[in-house]
Amino acid sequence: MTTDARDTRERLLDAAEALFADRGYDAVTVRDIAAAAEVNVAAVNYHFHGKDRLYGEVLRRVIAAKRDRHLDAMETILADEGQDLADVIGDFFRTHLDDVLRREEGGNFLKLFVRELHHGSPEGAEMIRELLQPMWDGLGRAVIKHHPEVDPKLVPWIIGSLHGQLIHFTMRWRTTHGGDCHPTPPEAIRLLFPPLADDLDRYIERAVEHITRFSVAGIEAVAAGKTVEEHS
Amino acid sequence: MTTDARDTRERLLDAAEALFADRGYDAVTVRDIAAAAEVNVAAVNYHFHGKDRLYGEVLRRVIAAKRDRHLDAMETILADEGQDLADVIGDFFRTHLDDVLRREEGGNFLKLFVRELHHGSPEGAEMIRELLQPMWDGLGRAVIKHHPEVDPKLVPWIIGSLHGQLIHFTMRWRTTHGGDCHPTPPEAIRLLFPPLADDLDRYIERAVEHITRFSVAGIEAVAAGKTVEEHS
DNA sequence: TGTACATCAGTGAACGCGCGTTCACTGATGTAC
DNA sequence: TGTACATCAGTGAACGCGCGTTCACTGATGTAC
Repeated sequence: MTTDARDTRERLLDAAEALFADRGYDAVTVRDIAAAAEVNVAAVNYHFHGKDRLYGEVLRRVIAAKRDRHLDAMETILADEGQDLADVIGDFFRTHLDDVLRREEGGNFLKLFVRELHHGSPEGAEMIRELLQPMWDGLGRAVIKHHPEVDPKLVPWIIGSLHGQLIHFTMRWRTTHGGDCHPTPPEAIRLLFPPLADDLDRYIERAVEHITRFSVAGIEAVAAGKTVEEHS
Repeated sequence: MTTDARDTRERLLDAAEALFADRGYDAVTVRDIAAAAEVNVAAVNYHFHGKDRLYGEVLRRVIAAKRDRHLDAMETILADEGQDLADVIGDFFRTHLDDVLRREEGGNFLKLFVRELHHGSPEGAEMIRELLQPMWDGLGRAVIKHHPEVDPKLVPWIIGSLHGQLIHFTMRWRTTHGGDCHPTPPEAIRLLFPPLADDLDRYIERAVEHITRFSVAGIEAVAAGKTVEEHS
C-alpha cells in the first residue's frame, strides 16, 4: 500500500500549485498543503527543504509547462510567411487564450503568473522573462516586418499596449466567470467590468477579433506617426 | 510631551500605508507598523480594533483621496464640448499619470490598488468600483459621443483595451524606475520591459502620445467594423 | 474654588495560538561478501 | 543463499519563534456639584 516517492512528491506539487494559485504564498500553510495532498507535514521539508523552495518548484514547473506549450506554437505562427499582421496577432492571442482559459492547468498558471508579475521575487521575474521574452520579441519582429517604416524606438510601446490588453482580457474571463474556481469574484468587479460573453467559445472568438482589430489599427497609426525626434 | 490622539492615529495610518503598499498585507506585522510609527504595539488595536480593520482604513483613505482628486478633473475633461476624442483620452491619461507617478502618495495608491485589483477582498473591490466606475463610464460616453455609429456592445471591449494599457503603462514607470522606492525591481523585468524614457516628464509625454494615437485609431477601427450580429 | 469621579489616549508585559521546521524513528528496498 | 549493513521514503510528535491580541495599568483632561 505504500505510495512511491514520485507519488508523494507530485501530489505535494499538485496540491501546492492549486493552493498557492488560489490564495497566494503567505495565506497557505504547509499543513494546508500536506492535508490537501493527504501526506504528512514533514514530507514538505523532506522533499523540498522548506516551504519557499516548494513554492519555487511549483512556479518553475507551471511556467516551464506553459513555455513548452507555447514556444512551438509561436514559431509556427511566425514561420508562416503568407500571413499579414492581423493573422499573426490574432493567432498569437487565440493560442494564448485557448491555452490559459480552456486547459485546467492554465488557470493555475494565470493566477500564479499575475501574482508574480506584479510583486514577485527576482527568481520569479527571471522565469517570467524566459517565458515572455521570446513571445514579445517575436511579435516585435513581426511588427517591424509588416511595417518597416516604424520607428524602432516605438516598438516597445506597441508591445506594451499588446501586453496590457493581453493581461486584461485574460484576467477578465476569470474575474467575470470564475464560477468554477473556488473564490467567487466580488460582485463589485462584475459591475465595473461587465461580462463580455456568456460562454468561453464566444468570449475567445470576440476577444481575438476585438484585440486584433483595435491593435492592428493602433500599430498602423503609430507606425505612420511622425518619428519621435527629440530624445536623449 | 504627550502626542494627542490625532497624531498617534495618523502616524499609524501613514506608517501602515507605506508598509502595506511596499510588502502587502501578510508580509507586514503590527509590530513593524508600530515601530515605523514610533508608537506602542497596542495602539493598533486601541485605535483600529485589529490589523485587518487598520488595513481597511488605509485602503479606504488612499482610494478616497485619489477619487477626490480625480472626479473633478474628470468632469472638467468631459464638460469641454470643443474637444475631440484624442483630447479627451490624452487629458484623461495625462491627469492620471501626473497624479499617480508625480505625487508621493500616488505611489502608495498604485501599489495598494494593483494588489487589491487582482486578488482583493469584496470591500476592496467595492472601493475600486466607486473609483473607476465614473472614469470608465465617462470615457465610454465620450467614445459614443464622438463615434455614434459604434455598436454599444463593443464599448466595454474598448474600455477594456484602455484599462489594460492604463495599468501597464502606469506600472511600467515604477517597475523600470522604482529606484526611489525601496524594493528595487528585478533585473529580469527590466530586460523584458526596457525603460521607455529616462526621466518622468518625457515618459508621461510619450506615454500619453502613444496611448492616444494607438487607442484613437483602435477605437475608430472597432467603430467602423461590422457590428457583431450573432449574439445570444 | 475644591473635591470626587469619569473618560480617554497611550503603555508594557504577557498570553496563547499557529506557523515552519526538526528529530528520532519505522519499515521497505537495495547491496556487499 | 544467507547475513549484515546502508539507503531512502515517509511518519508522529514536538520544538521554538513570532504573530495578533489582551489586560491591567498610568496619567492627563473633562465634568458634576
